[in-house]
Amino acid sequence: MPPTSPATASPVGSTTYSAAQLRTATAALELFARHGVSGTSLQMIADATGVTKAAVYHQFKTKEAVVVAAVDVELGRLEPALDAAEAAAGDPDARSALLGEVIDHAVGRRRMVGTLQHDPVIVRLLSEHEPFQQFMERLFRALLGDRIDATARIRVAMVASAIGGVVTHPLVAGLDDAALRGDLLSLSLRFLSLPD
Amino acid sequence: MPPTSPATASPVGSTTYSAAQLRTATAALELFARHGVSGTSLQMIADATGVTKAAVYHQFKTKEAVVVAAVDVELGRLEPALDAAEAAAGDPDARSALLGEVIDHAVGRRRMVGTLQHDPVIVRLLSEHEPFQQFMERLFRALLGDRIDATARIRVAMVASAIGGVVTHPLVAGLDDAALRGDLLSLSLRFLSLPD
DNA sequence: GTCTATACGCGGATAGAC
DNA sequence: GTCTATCCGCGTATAGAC
Repeated sequence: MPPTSPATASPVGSTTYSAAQLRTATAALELFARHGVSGTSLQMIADATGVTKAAVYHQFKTKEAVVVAAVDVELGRLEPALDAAEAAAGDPDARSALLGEVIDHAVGRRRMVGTLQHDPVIVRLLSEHEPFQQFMERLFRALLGDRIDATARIRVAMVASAIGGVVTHPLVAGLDDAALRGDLLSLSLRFLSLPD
Repeated sequence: MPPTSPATASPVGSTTYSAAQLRTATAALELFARHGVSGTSLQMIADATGVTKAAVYHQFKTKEAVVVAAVDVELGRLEPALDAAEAAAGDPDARSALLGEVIDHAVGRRRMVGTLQHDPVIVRLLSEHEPFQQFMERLFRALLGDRIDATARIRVAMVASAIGGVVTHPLVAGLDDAALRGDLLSLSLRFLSLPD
């Protein structure tokens, strides 16, 4: 409701962001990925966008609000794929398609993924902020499909962790995106369909 | 060479730590796991061990030195298993045994693993501090075995990430250690021996 | 090995002009 | 929306006594 001009974003919550807010959140996420949330100061964020701290504080009330926006925008990238998967819930290929999109996202945004999954501040946010909580629950439900037993949950958790971790792993540092994407999708699908 | 009394530890480097240093490093790692390295102050570490900041600064020159010690002590827990695996390099079961030990460690020390693998400060340390670099190389080489091609490296990286990530994953938050351990080992082994 | 005391800069955050 | 200026607390780190 607030913004004066462009005001885009496909956020997880219903919030909309001004162009300036979007620039800030994007730059912030990049810095969070490199230094962690706690290791990133508002001064660093301000410098990265070429404004002063006070300008950032005009866009967001607190540093925490910046973090929320950054996570919101990044998670929003998965929303279309998740919507599609839920719409095609009956189709047995729906899960594979969703997994493919998640892998594409993880490979393409390598540097961000580790932060989103493991930074202590973001982890806390993900478990406390309701829109994020609900989004993650939707995502995991779609990936689980019909099975909800312990073994299935371990598998999905392993695949999610493997995808998130492998893209920045030193062992595959030299690999190009295409090769990584291919192997990752094939191996993930075969892993998930391993017999009990 | 410095310590006056107990002086234990099985560190990755050749350093030895005094009893006070060990207490500090252990408490520090616990705090790093909860708040991240950057989110943990020397005051928090001092409070956790019941001494003052100045006492901590007597034990370690800088905060970075505390981080090194904490990582050193934690990685040292894997050293015996790695030594054994290297000694039995011919034995085809050596890798499975090592993987089992790694999984045991990851499950038993759940809270620490994510930090060791993903905290930006520790990641930087792991890639810059030579003893750590060499230790990680030994570990990955032992897990890879004879194969060193891209596909094999992706698999090992996926398993390592999966193990590290799953133990703190919300989807398996309710599971007890024993169940997690069993499924994790069986699934990891089957994943690694999937045909090309 | 631990303490009290202190230096100094940077962190988050606000006020008010343009 | 952005700026300059400022507040205050906490961060890392040091000096010197016990």
